[in-house]
Amino acid sequence: MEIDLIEEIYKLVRQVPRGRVSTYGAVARALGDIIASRAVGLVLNLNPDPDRTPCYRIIASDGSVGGFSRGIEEKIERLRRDGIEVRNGKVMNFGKVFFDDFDTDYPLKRLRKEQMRLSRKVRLKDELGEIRYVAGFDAGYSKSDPLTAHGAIVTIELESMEIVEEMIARKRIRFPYIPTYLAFREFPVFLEAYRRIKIQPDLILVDGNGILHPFKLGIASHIGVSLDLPTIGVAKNLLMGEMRGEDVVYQGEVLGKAVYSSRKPIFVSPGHRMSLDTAVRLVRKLCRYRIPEPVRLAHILAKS
DNA sequence: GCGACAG
DNA sequence: ATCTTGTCGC
Repeated sequence: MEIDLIEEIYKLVRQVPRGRVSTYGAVARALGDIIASRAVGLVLNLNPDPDRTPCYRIIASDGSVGGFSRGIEEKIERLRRDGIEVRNGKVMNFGKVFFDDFDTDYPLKRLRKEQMRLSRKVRLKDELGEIRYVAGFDAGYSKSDPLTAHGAIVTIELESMEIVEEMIARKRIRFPYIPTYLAFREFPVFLEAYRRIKIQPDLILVDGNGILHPFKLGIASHIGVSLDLPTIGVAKNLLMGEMRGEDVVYQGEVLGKAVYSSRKPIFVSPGHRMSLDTAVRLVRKLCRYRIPEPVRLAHILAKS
């Protein structure tokens, strides 16, 4: 069963008693990683039942009330009805009413361990047969329905660069975007689309990173190891690491390379069954524009 | 207010 | 990621 982190967040929020408040960061720590604090806010913004899940009791860590989809005034009013005093947008006696005693099994820590386990299976020597079909994967979302992911796979023939197959899948999202946990959000919809394609790709390019990840398991590696297929990660922005010329270095290791197929670079890292140099060579070959064709076409399809 | 961390 | 017409420049 896939993890429903959105429900985990609501369950934590329901633990905050009347007359107490907690913070986005405290809920994130109870999930297992402070990096999820912004995601907590975004999920609470989508709270379908504010009467059952008192998200107004979650405020910013500086004691200011933070946002509320029905207006900040309504949030302050609800806090006052709980007996919380608010002055100038700040909760009074914040230290006294702050709740942090969550009952939790730290789901994100479990997922982090899963990443570490899978990262040991990543192989970075070239294990490619003849490459004829190259697939690209990307996911898209819409503001009007942010809880549905549209996963697109477009497969092209490398030699002709012609599209040979397109597939789109839709799936309910139960995991917010959290930096370094992207695969837990998008892998399910990838799999949904992948299961339906008829032409077996020899290589998959993924919108996101490969080993250019704090635990060397970005979404491209996650997909590669899970399917034992050659994969490459292609990111439009840098997640981590520092530039040394065109190398992206993290903790003394070159994990990725900036590829300048246009003015603004993309950041390429091997996902699985591939060396960095081979990943870069293949990406260059696939670039008609800034983004390599299979990913660019998948991006367009995911938005349609 | 700034900085900022794939999508 | 999403909200988004037309316009300018290479």
